[in-house]
Amino acid sequence: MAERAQKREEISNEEIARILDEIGDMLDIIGESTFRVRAYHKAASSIRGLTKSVLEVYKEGGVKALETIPGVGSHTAQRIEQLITTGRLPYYDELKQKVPAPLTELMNIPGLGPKKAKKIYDALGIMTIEGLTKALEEHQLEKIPGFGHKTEENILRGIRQFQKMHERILLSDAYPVAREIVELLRQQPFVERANTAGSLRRMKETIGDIDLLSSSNEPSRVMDFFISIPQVAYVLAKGETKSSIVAKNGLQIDLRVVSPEQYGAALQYFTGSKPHNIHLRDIARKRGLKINEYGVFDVATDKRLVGRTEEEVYGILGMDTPRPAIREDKGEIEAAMERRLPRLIELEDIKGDFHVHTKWSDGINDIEDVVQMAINLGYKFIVISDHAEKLYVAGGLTPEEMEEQLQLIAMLNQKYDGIEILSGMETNIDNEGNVDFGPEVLGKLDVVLASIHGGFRQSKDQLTRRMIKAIENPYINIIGHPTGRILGQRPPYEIDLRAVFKAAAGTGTFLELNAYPNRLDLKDDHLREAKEEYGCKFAIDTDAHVVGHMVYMEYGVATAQRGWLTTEDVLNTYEVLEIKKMLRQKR
DNA sequence: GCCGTTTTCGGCCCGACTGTTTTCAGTCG
Repeated sequence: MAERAQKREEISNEEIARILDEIGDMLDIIGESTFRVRAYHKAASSIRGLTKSVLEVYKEGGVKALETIPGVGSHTAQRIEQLITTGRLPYYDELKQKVPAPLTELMNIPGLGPKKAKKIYDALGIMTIEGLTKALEEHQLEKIPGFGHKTEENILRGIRQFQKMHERILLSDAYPVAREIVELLRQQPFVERANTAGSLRRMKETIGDIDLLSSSNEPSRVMDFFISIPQVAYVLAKGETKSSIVAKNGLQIDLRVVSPEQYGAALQYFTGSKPHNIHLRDIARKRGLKINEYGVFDVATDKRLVGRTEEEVYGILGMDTPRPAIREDKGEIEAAMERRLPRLIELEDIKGDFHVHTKWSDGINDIEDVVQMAINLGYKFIVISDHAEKLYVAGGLTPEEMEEQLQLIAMLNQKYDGIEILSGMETNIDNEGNVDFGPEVLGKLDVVLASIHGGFRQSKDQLTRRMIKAIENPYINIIGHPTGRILGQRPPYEIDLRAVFKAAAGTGTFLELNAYPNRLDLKDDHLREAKEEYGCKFAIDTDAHVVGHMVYMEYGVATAQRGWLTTEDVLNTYEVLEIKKMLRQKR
């Protein structure tokens, strides 16, 4: 009889972080010290932000190495060791005896924290959202001391919001709404300044809610105005200086108003991220300073020192001001202290787009429409890169059609000055790692992309081998959307990204940063790892199928900033001659 | 539970809003 394999799945950083978070929540529910609770959540968040795998850290240096992870001390290090070596954590199991596991889920409902969750459980034995909904309908909660009918209403609304907002929305869905409201605010005579803040200003790929900030000497007028704008579905809270609404599209929007001399401190504070701010305040505290949304204060005298601009706030701590996109407490604070922040790539640095489809395959527009749009965007070059033959569903080009397209491109290059139209193609990496055409066809093109469009369920080994074979093909310049993820729809395919990074760097193959808002692939953390650990280079592409989508380059650049990329790392920022030279080097 | 340019003990980011209170706890960001 065959022994059942005892092979254990290797534990991921996310799993470790989730368990630590859950321990924190359970400790919170049973009323443990908030500092102990916070310590677990802090360790979890630190592990989530790690680019290296915790397992690897442990293999290299044991418990001692685990303790070098910020926020992880000797206790947590030992617990992580137990998890890694035995796959179990007795401490976690003991806690689950005391706190029913689903109770921590209730804490995900806005307005419900550990204390109320515990009271509800103790009084009514409820630990699921379904049970809670039922109890609310029967007005059971009002019987609990400290609970009124207002609380019932709020929890019910919290449940609805939780169910609706469970999935975060795409940056590209939130950004235009936020910009619109900021513009509206700026037009009001009683508003001095207004800006986006929070994860939106940091340009995260998905957004939970929209944070806005304004400065004014008449805060109550701003509040009155805000809750009456046409976008409001209902008002969650309205105060003197802070209000929250739910917009008609279901997004929660928070607006805070401060006085003009507080604006910089407030903008810094509300931009976050939370770990970034906590780290910053810790530094301030050690210097006898206190930071809040109103300014930086001397603790000894309680005198307000600065606050009008963000630069003042960072400056008084002896730091340069990090771009919002990298304020995640992943080393930017140390870099800002040592004045070695990188000069991140900007939208203005982009000279063209490598991945655009036309009606020759599955796009909507003519090549000339694309060229016009590229000119409008101020580009120096544009690559026409339709699908190739084997991707039948997308109407891929045959070699004959490609010849025809090459002639048209040559003609258009005669017609247009100031922009160069490069010939390209997005080939398909088949199940064996081969692409549509051989050197006799691909050799005629300026740029060749290769992407995986199917066979996602192959094993990790197979997928990795496929992609590496394409990378080793001397005619392939760019690997399109390397992980294949589609936000909210499809997880990334299982692939050994580190092997891919290594192969790409070794062969001079560029990795795509697909700027399409539901892809953003490679994502921020991957970009940074590929760059810093492997020396990879990248191409930012919109993958537009309509010319209107070519403006999504903005989201690609924002993601590149989040990955700490500079112009040197990104092919789009070079002069056309230089680009052609770099592309030919591989052949 | 973590951590050290005031500390190996005694601190730990900080303030707004809500609701059920009569001076404050809970929650959020």
